[in-house]
Amino acid sequence: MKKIDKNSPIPKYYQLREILREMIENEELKPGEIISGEMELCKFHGISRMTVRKAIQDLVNEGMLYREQGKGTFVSYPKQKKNISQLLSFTEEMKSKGYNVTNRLLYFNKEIPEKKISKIFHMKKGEMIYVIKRIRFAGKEPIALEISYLPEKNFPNLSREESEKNSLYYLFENKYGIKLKYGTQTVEPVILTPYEADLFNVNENMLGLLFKRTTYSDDDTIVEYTKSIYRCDIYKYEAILKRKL
Amino acid sequence: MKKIDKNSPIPKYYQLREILREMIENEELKPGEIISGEMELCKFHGISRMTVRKAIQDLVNEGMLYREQGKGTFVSYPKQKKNISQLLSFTEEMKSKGYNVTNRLLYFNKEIPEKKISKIFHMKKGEMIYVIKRIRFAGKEPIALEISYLPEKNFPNLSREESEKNSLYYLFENKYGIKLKYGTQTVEPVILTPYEADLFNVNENMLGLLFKRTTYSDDDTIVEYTKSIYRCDIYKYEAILKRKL
DNA sequence: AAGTGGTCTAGACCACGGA
DNA sequence: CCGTGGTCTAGACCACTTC
Repeated sequence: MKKIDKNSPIPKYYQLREILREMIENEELKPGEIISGEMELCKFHGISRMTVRKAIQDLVNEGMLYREQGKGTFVSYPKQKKNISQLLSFTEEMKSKGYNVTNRLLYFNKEIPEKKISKIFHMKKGEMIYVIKRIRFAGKEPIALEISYLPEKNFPNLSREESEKNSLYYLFENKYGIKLKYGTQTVEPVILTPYEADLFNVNENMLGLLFKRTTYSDDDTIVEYTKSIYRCDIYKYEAILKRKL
Repeated sequence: MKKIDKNSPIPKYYQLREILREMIENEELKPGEIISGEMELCKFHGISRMTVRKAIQDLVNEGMLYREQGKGTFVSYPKQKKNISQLLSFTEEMKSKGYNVTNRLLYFNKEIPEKKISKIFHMKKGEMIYVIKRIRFAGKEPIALEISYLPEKNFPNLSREESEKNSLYYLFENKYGIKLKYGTQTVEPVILTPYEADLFNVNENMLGLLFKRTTYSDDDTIVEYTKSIYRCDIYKYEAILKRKL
């Protein structure tokens, strides 16, 4: 096991958490396997028990580990390890499932928002919005058609190229320094329009799922509103739900 | 504010957490409002800071509170307070939205499972399964049609009456002492059959959402498998997604 | 009896935000 | 500057599981 760096400005519990996370993801620690006891980790890294517990507790909350009193701490089985309804971008979600993500940009424009959109963002008159329409591929298969709305004031000089190449979440968090906090999402069934069916190369009258997502940043402002239509013959929407405390 | 009982066998952090939770639910603490600082709570209850932090941290993880460094700890707005993808029964979910829940039992039988079902539960030959079909109402509106499968061995002597009156989750946790841990759920769009449309009093060819849920107990055995068809003209499926750590 | 995780104490120093 | 939360230490006792 890697050792934590005591001189690093990165918190010790954070370092230990990421070391453990990496070991689980690399299967150095296998599902169902017991991990070192708390005292052992204390001695090995030369840190106190509360710090070790904080690292472990974080991973338990995420669903990567589970604890049994008197027995020990164990690695969760894959089913439970997956996103307990984490806010993930399309790119992140598909990568976590092992797909390579590409996009085809259909539309990119800075425009005056429709009423419905300006209401969602609480926009003032004269403020503009970016509208980005993309087909999203996992491997070679088109999976979803997405329309994203981004207020101009949050994204000065957003370029066509950036929005095509990168995950928007990547841009938010890296180029624009926006910390994402949470999102709300609704799901509705729809019948694919001939246009959509054609984009997906499926028969007309196929069904799809329409997701509407609003994403909020750390300071509770709305960063993005996205409507996505997913085909449901090859994409399955799955959620993992945890029982209350 | 209530004081914690130092002589109680209930952990102090647990008592404090439930006191705070109650104050938030009763709106003694309102959304956006700041709560007492950590030191203040320490002195008031005569407990140490780590204990106070544990109580607060639990509520932050649930989404009831949020913290801002240097400022304080605040009550979340309702949107964020709601189920961060918690595993809730139909009854619990609808009650949390303020509806009164009733059921109409359409079918109740102990039978030999279909192959598909016996595979899901890893059942041996000869084991039987309860099949329960119910229409579920929120107020006076029929919202969903549910078929639940429960292995007989986990639920000896389950009666028709029980399954009609109670939430199944209530039976699991109270009558049968089964601790629910988590569930996995998939969502698919469907076209309502004439039979379903009739039950819901809607036009034919309306769309609906099909949820398939598998619920697991503390010891990772499968407690229940349920297929639910929700009408989507009045029911909206909404999820709240938290960004990773 | 030894080892595990669960709870708890009483301190400490730090980074951040607001007056 | 002071109060906030964020991190961290070095102990302690307990309940539970395994041997």
